[in-house]
Amino acid sequence: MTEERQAKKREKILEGALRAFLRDGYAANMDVIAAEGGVAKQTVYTYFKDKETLFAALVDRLMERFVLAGMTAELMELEPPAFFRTMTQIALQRMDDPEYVGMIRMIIAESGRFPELADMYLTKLVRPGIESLAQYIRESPSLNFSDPEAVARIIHGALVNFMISQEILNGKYSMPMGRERLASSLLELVLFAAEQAKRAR
Amino acid sequence: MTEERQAKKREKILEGALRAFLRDGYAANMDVIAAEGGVAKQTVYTYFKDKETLFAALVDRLMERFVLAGMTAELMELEPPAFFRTMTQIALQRMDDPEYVGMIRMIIAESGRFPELADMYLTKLVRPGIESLAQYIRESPSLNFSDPEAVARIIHGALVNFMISQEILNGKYSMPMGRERLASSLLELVLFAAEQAKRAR
DNA sequence: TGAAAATCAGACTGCGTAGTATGATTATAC
DNA sequence: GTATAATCATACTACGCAGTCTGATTTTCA
Repeated sequence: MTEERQAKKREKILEGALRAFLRDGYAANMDVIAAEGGVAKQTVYTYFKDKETLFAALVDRLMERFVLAGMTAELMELEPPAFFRTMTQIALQRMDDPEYVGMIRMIIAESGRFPELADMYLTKLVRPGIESLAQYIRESPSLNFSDPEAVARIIHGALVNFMISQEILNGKYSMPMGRERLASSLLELVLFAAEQAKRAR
Repeated sequence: MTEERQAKKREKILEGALRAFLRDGYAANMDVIAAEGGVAKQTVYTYFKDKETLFAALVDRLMERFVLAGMTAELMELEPPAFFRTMTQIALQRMDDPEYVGMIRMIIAESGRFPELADMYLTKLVRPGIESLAQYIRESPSLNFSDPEAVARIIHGALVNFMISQEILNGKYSMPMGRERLASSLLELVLFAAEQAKRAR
């Protein structure tokens, strides 16, 4: 049997799991997962030991997909205004991806049952993002904040929480706010503060 | 039968529910909930129609507890440095309350199954907090940001997300950062930016 | 004290579902 | 073209759990 064939089956299973878990969380039904993947239930169990393993594999794979979508080299070379504008826009665009949003919800929801996933999320996605951001701040002559990493966390937190309240908690209906408003104010906050920090030296 | 007696029973049930739901999420077992409350299972069902009702009642009550713990009048009268320092500290102190942290996790986790709870959280806790903050910014002569509400959301988001990553996702172990660092940088960011904004006029 | 209401313990029902077993069907490879 | 391995459909097992029922015990209050 071809490895390729195995890979295809595995892929179909994960596709079914993706849809079901995204819709129903960890409570998703294994029969349904198999059906959505167009695959026999038994086959699911030949590729994955049990539900936990499948869930972990799925979230893992989902995270992998978003690892690269971070800080590129060319981004890091922009001047602060363009850099923050671009970075913010990229971060906020993720709000439109139901798979990204669903992944975040699942990680938070199951952080009790699957602490390794929460850990992986922080290690693979959050930390690198914050570190790149902090590094950019640190190395920008025009931005001299006293604690670049803390500033990076503030920026990151503001963006992530905006997504959580707007998309996960449905704030886009009950307390909507355009992304541009958030983005502009964030830009204003950071650049003005940087300007003043420079002056204060 | 005394109303008071009913109230006591109801209270015991909710105490059991609190512990069980906080530990196991909505997956908590009704037998266990009754046992933890020191109450017969049947009694639970005389006070609450079903599990959903009980869960909603519990989260509702939990939110009620944190509604008042917001912006007090005297806080609003402080000058910006003291105001932000105090406000930030109050917000970050909630991280030490497992009931607060657990409530947030449950609301996010069950926002699919219980959208009304997510809505209530935004309406009763988040919006008032952001509005008070925005109002303070708007009415402070020394703070003239172009969009006070957006700035309020940024500050609020940074604080909430710090709690989520540190406490819910266990970042306090894998990527720890002291609250004072976050608080100081937030203060620096806001005050410096405000200073510059004033100058820019 | 005694009748009515509330609570109790615990058994029971019904259902959903994770995981397994089976025997038939299809694809792979030599 | 045949043997081998993979996949399929489906039935079955075992178990956990929400919600109900019952009959005994306790509390309330007149």
